[in-house]
Amino acid sequence: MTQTKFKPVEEQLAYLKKGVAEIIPEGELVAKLEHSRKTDKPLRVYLGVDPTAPDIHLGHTVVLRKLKHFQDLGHTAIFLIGDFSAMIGDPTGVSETRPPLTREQVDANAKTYLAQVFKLLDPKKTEVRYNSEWLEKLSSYDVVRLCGHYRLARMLEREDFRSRLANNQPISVHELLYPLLTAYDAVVLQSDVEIGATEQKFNLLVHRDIQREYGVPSEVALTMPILVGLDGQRKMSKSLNNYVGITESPQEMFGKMMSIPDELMEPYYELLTDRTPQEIAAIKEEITSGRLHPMDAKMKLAQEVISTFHGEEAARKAAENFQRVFRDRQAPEEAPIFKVPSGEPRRVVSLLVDAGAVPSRSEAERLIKQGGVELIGDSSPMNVQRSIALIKGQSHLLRVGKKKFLRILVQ
RNA sequence: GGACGGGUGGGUGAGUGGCUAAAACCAGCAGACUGUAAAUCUGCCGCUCCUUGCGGGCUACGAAGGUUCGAAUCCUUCCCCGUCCA
Repeated sequence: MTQTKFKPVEEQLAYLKKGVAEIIPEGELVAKLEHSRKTDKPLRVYLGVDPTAPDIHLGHTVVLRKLKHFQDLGHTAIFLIGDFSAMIGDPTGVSETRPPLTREQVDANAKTYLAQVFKLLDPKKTEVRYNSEWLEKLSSYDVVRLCGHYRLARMLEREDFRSRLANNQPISVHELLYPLLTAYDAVVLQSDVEIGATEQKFNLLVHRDIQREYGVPSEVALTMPILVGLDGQRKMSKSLNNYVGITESPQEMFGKMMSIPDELMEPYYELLTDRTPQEIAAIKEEITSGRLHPMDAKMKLAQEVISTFHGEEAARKAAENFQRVFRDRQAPEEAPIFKVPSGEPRRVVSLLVDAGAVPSRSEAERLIKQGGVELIGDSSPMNVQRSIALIKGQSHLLRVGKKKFLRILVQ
């Protein structure tokens, strides 16, 4: 037996299989792992992400974490930025054509992505590629040839297209090209494994087919479940505003994590923490038997997730702050500060608007009328006409709605 | 190219001349209840002004014009989407 840096295949497999939805086909992954171990060569594993928004959220980290698992085992992690494909737009899961992104937007997003991605992946061991590198160079002839490798009927099999077709909704021709062009990524990268969310399954399968057409060994498609958002219903996404961004402050993250429905704890533990399946089962059991309060389990979850991005110390502080504010009903230690010059008393309404705590005056009035605004430490009734005296050096703490606080600092 | 149908608030979608800032539902927000969970109930849900009132003004039903005392609703032109035929 030759010396190898790779762990036994069964061990790797067990580690890699945690949380996955599907491995297509699993037998091929085993074969690739065996071959890699025998030849002492790492597998090339990639994750392609289109930089369509400037920030990534916990939903994106599910697949990133899986890529990291491969990296942990010594395989080559390739993070592919779909800077070219983002300008086409992935039709997956959308019921309408996406508005195309400009080069500038894509570049700006790509930049912020990387910084965030390296909160999880080891930058030294990650190969970062951009698909404009090769997609931009394809000639029309190359593209036509690529299209010649796939059939329309198969393309229209996918759910997004089928339903749009059935509902008389538009489908642009360029959308059909998306899976084909990203398949070319897989051809160029000569990948052994590609990671994607379950909704990417169709794309991943096309990638396998096209690789074969181009005489490159087919990759294994590994899909991860979609992370359900904070509402407990729909997938986590920024546009649905049910997300936790990984650049958010520990406090914000904590508040959001605590607002998930209990049923989400299990999938969150599974997909967002390094807990083993056994540990997760144990936690679940403790809750059902009543030994562990669901809220405590949730706090523990929140703390673990936050410490991956902000460190343990910050996560602990966020937990303390949460307890202080919401369990003990005390003022938070920190709140966004809004500085105002001293002078004549000003309406609470206008202070809220100027501080950016609410989007409009109407909104501010509405909040106040509904009892959503409170001047901490002052029991006199709050109303729309209420003003605050602005005396130099004083500060006032306002509760604005359920979760927000605002400190007014008079200068 | 021809025939037909359609474009309404964040979303779905009603509304065919005034009672419509526009039904209903979803999403969102606030209050009650709680574990800041979920569920439930109640209220709000274009912007703005003030004397905060079932108050005034402005903006809004693809775009621009027009008819009318009055238009999301009628007319004209244009733009966009879909279906069928070629």
